[in-house]
This record gives sequence, structure tokens and C-alpha cells, in this order.
Amino acid sequence: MNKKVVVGLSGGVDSSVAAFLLTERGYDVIGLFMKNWHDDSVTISDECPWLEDSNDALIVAEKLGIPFQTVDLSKEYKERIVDYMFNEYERGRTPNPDVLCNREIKFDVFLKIALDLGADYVATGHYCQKGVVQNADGMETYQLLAGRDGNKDQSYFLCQLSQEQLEKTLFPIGGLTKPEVRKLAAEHNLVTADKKDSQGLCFIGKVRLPDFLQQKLKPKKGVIVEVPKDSRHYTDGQTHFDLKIQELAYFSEKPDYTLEDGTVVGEHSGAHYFTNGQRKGLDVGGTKEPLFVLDTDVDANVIYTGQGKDHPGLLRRTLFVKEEELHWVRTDLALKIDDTMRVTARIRYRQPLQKATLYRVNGGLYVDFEEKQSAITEGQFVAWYQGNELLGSGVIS
RNA sequence: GACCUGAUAGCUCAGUUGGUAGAGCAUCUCCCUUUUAAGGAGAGGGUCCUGGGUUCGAGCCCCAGUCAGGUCA
Repeated sequence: MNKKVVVGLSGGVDSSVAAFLLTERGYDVIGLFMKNWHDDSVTISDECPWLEDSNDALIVAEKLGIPFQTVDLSKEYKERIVDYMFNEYERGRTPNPDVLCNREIKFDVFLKIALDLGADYVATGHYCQKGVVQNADGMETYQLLAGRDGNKDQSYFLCQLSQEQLEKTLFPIGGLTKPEVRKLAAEHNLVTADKKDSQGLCFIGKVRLPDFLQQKLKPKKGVIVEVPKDSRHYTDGQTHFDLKIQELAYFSEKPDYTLEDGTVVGEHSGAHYFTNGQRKGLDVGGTKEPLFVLDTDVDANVIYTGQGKDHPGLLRRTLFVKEEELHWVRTDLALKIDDTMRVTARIRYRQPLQKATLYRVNGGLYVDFEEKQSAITEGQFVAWYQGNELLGSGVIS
């Protein structure tokens, strides 16, 4: 009897081709469309996108001759993703809803629905690959590998998946490049072949974050402060440390800015609408170089900025992940306290991998980069790799 | 009170020997991108403080005034 797979059809090319490949490979395929959001008031342009998407998904399913259903997960999506977003922004952090969406919705709620339908696997149109290593005890450990198309690799968005989730998952297009996927779609007359890639928050779409956040986070006027490049925070550099841990702690610490550290250069409508490294939206001109957000203080409602991409307040070598926010895809490789590991890592989607060393300490994990990183942002995920395998990830704190 | 300097795009300023204005930043749009951002490309935007005068022609010269900063009593 054929293995049964439920594929999440989003109405885009990638999942369409994923479904197609599964049928080719002899699986029993069911197409399932997730409706997770239907408030169009906050999205930019595009009249009612999900309706068109679900329609395309249906057409593809019919073309492939597979059963098709729609599930409404908007309640779960709101509870687990949207509320999390608001909470994080309220705390002055910058969440990554799509990483959570994968962990909580596609590979949890959706996965369970699929299993209830009798599926052996779920599949998605993600650009990443799954590998397997045999353990000494005969058990298998699954690997999360980068997509073959280095330009589209989406492993970062799946950095919070567990062994249990990976076990039940297939990534049919992970070995293909985007052009190959489009070509396949065109060759097999899938309506989605030339459809533009989706952007913005998955399921919600393109939004202007401040507008979106204003549903819950009220505007509140505050000041924008410019911190000079020679601020005391950057000049009193400590260089000698007795212990590596002290050095890591020192370099991972962000400056504790106060109003005295700079001069007021403007006004904003709410510090929680801004994120580290941000340039646009400050509405402060008259500077030689652009102003970038160095840090936001949501309690005092102050935004600290600095001039120029190379401002010392923008760059940091080390970041910390708390123990409870530390996640290993490869649980068998999880570091023990005092262990270290050479890896490559990224702190945002599509960032080229950076050389770094992990230091597991009591209470968490330090990620120590070889090169200073720009705009390390609390709430975002850091994901570390060896070769093309994503080993683990954590929330930057 | 006298004198000096300045007043040019939203902001900071440049503007050659007088020929109806430019740069950076900001803003907007597009591209890129299934997070936030970064990044790339383009666009819009100026009664050149006001009023006189000289000149074929004034942001640039002259006079008066207004405002701002400074200096001296």
C-alpha cells in the first residue's frame, strides 16, 4: 500500500510542484489548503489574496487528480502567532512569526490534522532537504539540510523544528532550484507556474508593520536620540579577561543607553514600532550619513540612533541565547555545559553564513562571531549550521 | 545702541567673474525578500527672508526692513 502524504497547498508554485512530485513518486497525495487569516484590512494592496490562492490550490489539485480540502486554522494562528507577535513587540523585541508559524502551525496543528487523516507524512513546498543518519543503537536521527538552491534556501524558517516533526515531514522540492521548479510547473501546465513568489508574513501577506501593530499597540510620542560614534559606551573598551566566559559576557552585552548619551534629534510615535538596524521611518534628516536604530527602550519610549552603517553601536561580536530558548534540531549533537563548537550561523533569513563558535554555559549559549555582526536584534532567531546542515537555533536575548 | 555674520528644497548646507539653482539626509514609488530589517534603482519637492533699485538679465551687486546668531560698549 502506498504511503499517504498530506501536502500543504498554498496556491503558489512551490507547493504545487511539491504535490506534483509526490504523485510522480507514487504517494497517495491529499492537498490541504490552510486558511489562517482573513482580515484584509491590514494588508497592502492585493484584493483578497487568500481567496485567489485557495482557488489556485484547488485548480492544481484537480489537475493532479488529488483530493482537496480546506482547513481553517485562523483561531490557532491568532493565538499562537499573532498574539505572540504583539507580545514581543510590546516588550520591545522583534519576533519572527514565520519561524513560529512553521513550528506551531504547519508542523504542529496542521501535521496533527494530517496524521488524523491517516497520513504517514506531511509535505510542504519549502526549499530545504531532509537527511537521515543512523545511530549506533539503530535509531535514526533526521537532518535539516539547506535547499539545493542556495538563493532560495528556507532552512532558516524551519530552524525550530524537532526530530518528531522532521520524522513526519517531506520536502519534495528541496533538491531543485527555483527555475527548475517553475519549469516543471510550466511543463505540466500547473496554473501557478508563473505566479509571483509570495512575500511578507506568511498567511497574512505584505503589511506595514506599524499599521498592523496599531491594532493593539497604541501610538505614543517619544524622542529620538542620536548617540555619537565616540560615546563612552564604545571607548572604554576592556581588552583583558581572566576567563573566556567573562569575555563572552562582556561582548554580548548591549550598552545601557540613557538620554545623556546623545542629543534629541527628533520625535517618534512609538518605540515599539521600530527595530534594531532600521533606517527608514525615523523621519530625521539633516545628517551627513543616514541614521540607524541602535536600540529601542520601550519603557522610557526612547529610540537611540547612530549615524552611518559602521556606527560602533550597530556592531557586536557576541550574542546570547537563554537555555529555555535554545533548540537543537540535532538533539544528539546538543552541547553540554562548557562544550564549544565551531559552526557557521546567521541571524536573519538569507544572511550569508558567518563563522562563529558556540559556547555552552550554565544558563544558555553564547554565539561568538568571527566578524562583528550588524544589528543583532532581540527576539530574532539565530540558527547555526555545519556545512549545509542546520543543527540548532535559539532566540537572541 | 553700534557693528559683524547668516537667512537657498522637510533638515544640514553648496552655489564659480551676475545668465532664472545643486548635494547629503529625509519623504514617496519600484525592485529584492515567505519575519523585522539591510540593500539596489528611480521620483517628487524650492515666490533662493521681504520690499525697492542697478542691469538686457540677480540667489549672487546696491539701499531699506524683518528675523537669527555673534562681537563691542
